[in-house]
Amino acid sequence: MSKDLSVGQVAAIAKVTVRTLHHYDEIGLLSPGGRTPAGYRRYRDTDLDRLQQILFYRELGFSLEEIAAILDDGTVSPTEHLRRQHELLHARISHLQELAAAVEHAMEASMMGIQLTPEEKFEVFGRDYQESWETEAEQQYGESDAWQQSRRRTGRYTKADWARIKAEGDALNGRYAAALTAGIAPDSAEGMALAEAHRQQITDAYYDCGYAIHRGLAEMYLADERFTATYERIAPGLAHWLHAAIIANAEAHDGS
Amino acid sequence: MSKDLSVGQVAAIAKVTVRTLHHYDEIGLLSPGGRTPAGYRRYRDTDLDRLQQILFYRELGFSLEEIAAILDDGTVSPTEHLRRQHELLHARISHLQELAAAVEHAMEASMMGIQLTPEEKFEVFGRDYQESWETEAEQQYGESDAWQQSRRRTGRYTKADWARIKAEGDALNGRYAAALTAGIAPDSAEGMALAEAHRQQITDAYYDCGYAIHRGLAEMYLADERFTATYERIAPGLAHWLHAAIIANAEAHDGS
DNA sequence: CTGCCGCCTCACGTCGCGTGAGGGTCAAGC
DNA sequence: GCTTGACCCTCACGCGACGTGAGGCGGCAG
Repeated sequence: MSKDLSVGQVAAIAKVTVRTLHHYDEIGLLSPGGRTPAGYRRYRDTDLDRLQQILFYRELGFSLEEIAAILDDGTVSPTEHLRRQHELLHARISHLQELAAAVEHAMEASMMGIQLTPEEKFEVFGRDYQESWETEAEQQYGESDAWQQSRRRTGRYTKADWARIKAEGDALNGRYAAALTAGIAPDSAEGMALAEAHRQQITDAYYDCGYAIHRGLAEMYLADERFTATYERIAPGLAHWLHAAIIANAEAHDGS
Repeated sequence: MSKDLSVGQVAAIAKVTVRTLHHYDEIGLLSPGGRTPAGYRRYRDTDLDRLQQILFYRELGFSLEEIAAILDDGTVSPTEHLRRQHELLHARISHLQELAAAVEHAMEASMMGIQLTPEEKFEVFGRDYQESWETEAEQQYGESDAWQQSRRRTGRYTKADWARIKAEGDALNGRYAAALTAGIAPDSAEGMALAEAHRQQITDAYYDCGYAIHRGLAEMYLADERFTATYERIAPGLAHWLHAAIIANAEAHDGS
């Protein structure tokens, strides 16, 4: 019922260029199922399926040679392909989420003017997510908490510019310290208002900081000694006080 | 306190090759802060910061030329960079999650032997996530439910091999139909056991199908008419029955 | 039969490096 | 003081995955 398609039609559907299809034909990665008498390429349904697979693996960073090897490996069934794709995607997503956490952490560090070691800055770039499918189950169980850990363990980044930002941060820090020494409880209305101001400053200056992320930051203030030290230097006990205020404020807002 | 670093040291830390650093120097993307009298490159801390930025954008698929433009654009502050990176990451993650949903959908389709149109197969590859930061707020609000929609709207894929898989699926379908005509309630113990068997088959044959994903599939059975039709053809009312059974089973297990 | 668009095959250009070739540098050990 | 070996330098060519014409045939609409 559905007839063959020309290069141009296939290119339009798959959103690749005609040249790309020519290239795939040249290197034998995707040869059309047939040709017209005049030599025009005619792509069949099965060719489209293969093209989709090719694009999928390509998007995940595989070379065309590798893709050919993957797709032409007779020992893996289509089912197995889908399973692999699912795994690869999750590995890639995890990796990007680590990067996102690293960026969030970097914003915090930049805001507070904390210096990070060179090694730390590149920690997150190391992982070769590409080969993760060969170690299948190994990281299946280690991964979800690795991602949670990365929120507080992987610190990085520093830069100029915080002239103004830092001033605002310092002003807020002063208000926290004042509240602390005045004996105001972190879970009081005033304490939570200050936590909310903290969250608001991050949102204004950097990124949309929801209560979940804010909790993560609070945990980090206690887990990462550089952050703890920064707050303790302002006023002894401030790291714990701010942590408690943020948690209380978050619970008051999203209730968990 | 921290001295300059040689190419080799920087390469080791950032996990790139020396050649890459040479290249970045050649094209003026990253020139070391200084040189020794003998001409050895010496990288300073600020160079490392820039390198990290470069690697970040590179990993997100930007060309070196684009990266240079981004980093040398004096109008964007470091703060703005972090914000952009955060956005880009989330856009990229959303895109991959759409792909993941598409793969899950494909597994379902393959399992049930449903044919998909060529256009559908490539639907998910279209979006140019690269440019998403230029339309910043536009999709800020449309995106989260677009991703939810994609679970049930974007269907794709088909392939051979389901000889065995399909037989197992057919067997299960027979049991559902039998239960339905026998008047067994979907939220009864037997109904939920069948839903659990359904989930188990997906897990065995394809991917780890948790209760959240299982719910998604159940919704899809009602939302995507091709799936609805497939079940209704087996027995009238089966699509709704199975949907109810899956939801009941999921609630019994994760309680929400 | 005349456009005109789409298809074909060369074939050279580009980007982001990889991979030597040929040679200088520098701290360590004999 | 001299050699050794690890590290650095600058060419310079090669490669993967296409981009980008050039020059020409096919097909069908007016």
